[in-house]
Amino acid sequence: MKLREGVEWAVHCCINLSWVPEGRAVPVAKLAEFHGLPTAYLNKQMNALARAGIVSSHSGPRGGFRLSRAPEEISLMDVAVAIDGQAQAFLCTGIRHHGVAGKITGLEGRRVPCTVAQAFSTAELAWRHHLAGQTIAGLAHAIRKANPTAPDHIRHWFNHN
Amino acid sequence: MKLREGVEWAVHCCINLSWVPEGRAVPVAKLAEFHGLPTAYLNKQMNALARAGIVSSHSGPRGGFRLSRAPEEISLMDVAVAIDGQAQAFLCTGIRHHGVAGKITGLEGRRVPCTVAQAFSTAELAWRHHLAGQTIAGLAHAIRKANPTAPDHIRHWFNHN
DNA sequence: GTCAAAGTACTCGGATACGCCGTGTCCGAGTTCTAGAGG
DNA sequence: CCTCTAGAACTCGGACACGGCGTATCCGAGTACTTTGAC
Repeated sequence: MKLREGVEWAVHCCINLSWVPEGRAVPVAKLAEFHGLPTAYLNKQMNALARAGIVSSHSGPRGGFRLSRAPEEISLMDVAVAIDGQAQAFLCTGIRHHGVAGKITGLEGRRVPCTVAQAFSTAELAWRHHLAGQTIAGLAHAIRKANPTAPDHIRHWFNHN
Repeated sequence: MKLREGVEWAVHCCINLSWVPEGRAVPVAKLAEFHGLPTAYLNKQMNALARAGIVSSHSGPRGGFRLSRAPEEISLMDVAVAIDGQAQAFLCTGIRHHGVAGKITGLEGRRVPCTVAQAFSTAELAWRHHLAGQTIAGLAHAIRKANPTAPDHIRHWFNHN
């Protein structure tokens, strides 16, 4: 099981965006420079966030990305789905119906849910639930608590560069 | 986030193996035919299960695979790790230390754990916990409950083919 | 009839190819700011 | 001095390559059974 690398980038960028002054847009070049990431590729990830309605984008000078919702309203689940897609990790291909199994077991026409798929679905639901409970605001708060000066430094850098 | 397809195959095969008589080995060709899967590739997956100590393999006539532990002692987590690897889904690359972020935030030398990584790790731990609580025996029991005749049919087919 | 040995059939296991998707890059479309000319 | 217009700079967004890993396949190594011949 593996998440795309862009998820990490997107979360950190959302946290940074939550610290710049309200209404100010940050170009992707700044975000990329801040974390030492490839600009064009990060742009691709930010586009995905924009399509998901998490950030809003604006072209031209003084343009860039900004959060389109309050940080309290953006969960890690939202970001993960925006970047990584909403397809479930365990995809039931229905192999219990293929081959001779379909003929033997006698559930050809019946609507019996796949027990294996259910088990994995339950586990994945727990995962999604945990991520849905964590917000950008929550993470930002935890970071400020662990390193009180960091947010001001970050805000200052984004303002003067 | 995506699990390898082989995980589904492996789980179903383990359940089937739990239904054949004790001490009887099933060749991979039979398992593949039963579910309509490519034989050689399924063999690869079964090898992974063997390396993980979940099944034992035996060459030659009357050879094949059998469970090397009681079905109660095999969790879905064991199977998932055997096939999909034990690497965690969210891999923290430490981008908060790259670029200018490392110089700005001032946690260059400090040992502050990454808040983002912690959040994802917690969610993933919940996922692993759920899978670790589900065993092959448990799934087999649930399947028998939903379709009482299936196990006997499956056992019969594996015995006479 | 019994035993042994060679041959045969069967099964796993690793080495080998193919294809898709994640990763990375580039250039064009659209927008805003600026500067200069005319009134 | 004010206004309008043309140009330039900036930024996003989609179109275009590259590489790695998952998917798929094949053939050789090893094992057990069977058969055949001799004693």
